Amino acid sequence: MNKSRGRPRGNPDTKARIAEVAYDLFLKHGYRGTTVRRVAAAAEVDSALISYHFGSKQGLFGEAMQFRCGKSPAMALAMQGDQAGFADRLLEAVLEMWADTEPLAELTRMAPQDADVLAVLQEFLEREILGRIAEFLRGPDATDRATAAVAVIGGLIFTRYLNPLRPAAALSDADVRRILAPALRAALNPTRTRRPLSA
Amino acid sequence: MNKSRGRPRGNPDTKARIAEVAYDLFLKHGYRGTTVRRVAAAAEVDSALISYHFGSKQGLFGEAMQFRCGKSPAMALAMQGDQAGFADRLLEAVLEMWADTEPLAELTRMAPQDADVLAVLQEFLEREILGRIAEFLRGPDATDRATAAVAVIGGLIFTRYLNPLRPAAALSDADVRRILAPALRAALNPTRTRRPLSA
DNA sequence: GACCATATTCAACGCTGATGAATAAATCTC
DNA sequence: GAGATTTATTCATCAGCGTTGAATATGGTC
Repeated sequence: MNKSRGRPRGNPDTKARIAEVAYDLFLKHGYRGTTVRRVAAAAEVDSALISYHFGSKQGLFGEAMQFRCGKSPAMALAMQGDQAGFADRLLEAVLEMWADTEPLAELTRMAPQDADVLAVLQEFLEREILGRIAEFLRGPDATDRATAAVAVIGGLIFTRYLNPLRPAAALSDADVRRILAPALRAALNPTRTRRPLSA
Repeated sequence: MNKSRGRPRGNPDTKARIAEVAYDLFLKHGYRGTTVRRVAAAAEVDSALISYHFGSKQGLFGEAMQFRCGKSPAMALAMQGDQAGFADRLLEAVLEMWADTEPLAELTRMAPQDADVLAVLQEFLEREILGRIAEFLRGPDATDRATAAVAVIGGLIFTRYLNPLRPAAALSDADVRRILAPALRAALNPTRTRRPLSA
C-alpha cells in the first residue's frame, strides 16, 4: 500500500487527476461532506499533497469547479432581439441554464453547506448574469436596471434551487414565468420614477 | 480553575445561561466560527455539558435562536384589511421585519455559513410566513397562491439579506417596493389561468 | 436514611484541515 | 555528463473539532 516518497517516475499529471476526483466527490457529497482526506484517498495520494497543490480545501473546490460553469449558450440567445421581449427571453434563459447545466444545478444544491460555495455562486451571478445584462441594456442607468433584474432572478434561484421551500419548488416552469415575468419587466423598465400602484 | 464534579449547589439555571452566551457568540462569530468549546468556556462550563443539554451543536443553535424570532407584530398588521391591498401590506411587513428584528437579520446574515442555519431560516419562512399567508387567503387554491408569494418574498430575502449582491443590496426600500410589488400582486392573483403578456 | 434522577466534570475517541521535514525524480547549469 | 536546484510526493505530527461514556456530587422522593 505504501507508495515510496519523492517525485514519481514519468510526469503523471497528478494535480489534474486530483481535481477531477474532487469534482465528482463534491457533486456527490457536497462541500462539507467531502473531506480532503477522502479526496486524497480516492485519488490514491497523500492528503498533504492537496495542500501542496491547491493551498487549501477552498482552493481545491474553486479549481475543481471553475472550468465547468460559465460559457452557457442560453444567455447569448437572450441577448439577441428587441428590448421589449428581453424580460421574457431572459427568464427563459435562466430556467434553461439551471435545467441543462448540471454543475450549475449541483453547485446551487450544495451552496448552503458552506460560505465558500456561496462565494463561487455569488461571483457567477455578478459576472456572468449581471454583467451581461448591463452590457445588453446600454442605457445611462443600465447598471441600476440590471441590478434590479438580478434581484428578481436571484430570488428565483433561491426559492427554487438553492433553498427550495417544499411547495415553492413544485411550481411549474409556466407558473414561474407567469409570476416572475411582471417583476422582471418592472425591474428592467427604464422609467425609474414611481409608477401608480394599480391594485 | 477546576470546578468540582457532580451537581452544583443551589439550582442555577445553567442551561439558560449557556443558551444566552451561545446566542451572543453566534451573532458575533457566526455558526462555524462559534465552537462548542468556546461557548462552554464563555459559560464557564465543560463542553460536554452542551451535548448533554442540547444534544448537538445544531440543537444548541436552534434553542438559542428560537425564542427571539417569530412573534413579530408586523405580520399581524398586514393581516388586517382588504385583499386588494394585501400584496403591498405584505411587502411592507417583510421589509419592516428585517429592519427591526435584529436576530432575524443576524440569522440571515450568517445563514450561508452552514446548512444547519439555513434549515432554521427555512422553517421560519414556511411556518411563520407561508403559513400565515395561506391562512389569510382562505381560498380553494390558497396554498398555491401563498406558495407563489413566498417565492417572491424569499427572492427578496436572498438577494438583499442572505447573499447580498453588492449592487442589489443597495436598492432603496422604495425601489424594492416598486420592483417587487407587481410580482407579489401577480403571485397572489387568484386567476390561475394565463394572462396576456403586455410588454 | 436509602434511592434514583439530574447536573456536572473528566478523559478519551475519531475525525478534521494544515504544516514541516525527509526523500526521490526531473530539470537546469556548466 | 556531473552537480546543483527545483518540483512532486510521502510521512509524522499538530491543534482543533463535536461527541461519548464513565465517574461523581447534588436534589428530590419515599
